[in-house]
Amino acid sequence: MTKEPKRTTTGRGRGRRPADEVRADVLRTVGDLLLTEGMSDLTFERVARLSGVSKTTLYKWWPSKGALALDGYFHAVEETLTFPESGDIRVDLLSQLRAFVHLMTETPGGKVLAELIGQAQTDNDLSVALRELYSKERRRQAVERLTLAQEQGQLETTVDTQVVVDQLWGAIYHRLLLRDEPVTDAFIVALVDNLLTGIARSGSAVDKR
Amino acid sequence: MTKEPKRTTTGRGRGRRPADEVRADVLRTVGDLLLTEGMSDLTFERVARLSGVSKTTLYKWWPSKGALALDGYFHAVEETLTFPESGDIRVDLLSQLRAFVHLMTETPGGKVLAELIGQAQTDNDLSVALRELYSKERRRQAVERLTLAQEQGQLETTVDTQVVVDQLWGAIYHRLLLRDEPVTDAFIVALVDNLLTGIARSGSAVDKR
DNA sequence: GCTTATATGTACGAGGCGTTCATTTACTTC
DNA sequence: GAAGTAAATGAACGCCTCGTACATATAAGC
Repeated sequence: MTKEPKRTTTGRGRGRRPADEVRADVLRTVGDLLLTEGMSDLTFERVARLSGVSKTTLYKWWPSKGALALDGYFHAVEETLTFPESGDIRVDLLSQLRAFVHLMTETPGGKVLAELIGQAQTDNDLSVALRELYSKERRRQAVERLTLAQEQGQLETTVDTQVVVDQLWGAIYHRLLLRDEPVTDAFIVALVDNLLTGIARSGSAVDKR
Repeated sequence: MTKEPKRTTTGRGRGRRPADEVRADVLRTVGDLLLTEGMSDLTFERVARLSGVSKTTLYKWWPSKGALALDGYFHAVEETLTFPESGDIRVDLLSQLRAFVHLMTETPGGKVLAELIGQAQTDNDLSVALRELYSKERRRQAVERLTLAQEQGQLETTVDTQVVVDQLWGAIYHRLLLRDEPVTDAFIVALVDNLLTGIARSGSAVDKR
């Protein structure tokens, strides 16, 4: 009986613990907190208490609340929005936009993402991380699909596909974040059709292209 | 020498003060703080110290940080974005969108507004107030102008003008809030032209309307 | 085994939150 | 002008969060 580890299997004590075990405990706690309480109740102090991981360790690996939240979010939310390729760009856009809206409005992760974007307005580190880990890839996929449609002769080749992304997804974000109008299915359809066929009256002086 | 007011002209003491004087002191302080430090450094405690108004009074009139910030913002920022009516909807949209982008990117108020929208994601009172005091009127003006264009035969009458608003302003907000692509003048022009003339290749199967 | 990296408990000062309370003063009414 | 009411004040409170510091205990790597 020289010295035994003072830690039982469950109870915690002092001393190093396996890194992945610690990390898993933290991310699970952060994910739970985000989905149940939301961003505003996420604090280092609470995460430390609920996860059993010490504040010292938290601050070591996650320098800011944003970093912590983002990590927890991606751990909690299954992100599988791969773009369909039916051959018809209109069909695929509708399908993808509907899936996106579903994710944002019908799953708890949607609110969290909105809160993350919100926090990013006052947390530059979070803004950068969000862009790198989330926006960039999403945008890349959309642009890729739109470019394919151009190559297949379905879209005008002169059109900047980046702008198209903003006019579809950005419009949805607008309603989600400002919340002054509801995001209905009719809205989604109108988004796509307005953009595909244009809104200027045929033969009008406005229609210059 | 019965009793004199213990307050000199500048120095503060206990007791009631003129309501507008108090209100002015607060709004000036909040506006300054927002424009110089930003939303994250705006606290009741600091506003009380800097304005000379007691915390008790602040909490009485402004129930939340969001209410305080919004009030201060509208006091500090001159909001004059009346829609032009040149007779050409394309010209007027470009003009108005450019003015909006200028406001958001070239004036200090732009960042503050983004931060307010951000805060609104975790502060429902602020969300409601922002919608009532800001978004609604902006959207109303845009819809009004677009409806006029419909009546003048420049836009298809079947188009939902609300959706158009999201596809123009929403697209800009998207880039401003996510910051993954810059908001250039070419972007603004592309926004308008994509939407007016459509992006589907003429004669393509996609173009169903 | 020895060394190093890491997690732990504990404590700290600073600061914000949101509220209470008695006191002082401006406004209103008669 | 006097009395009564509404409002602003200072001060203090308990609670929470932040971010950091320190000494100690343990897992990994060599």
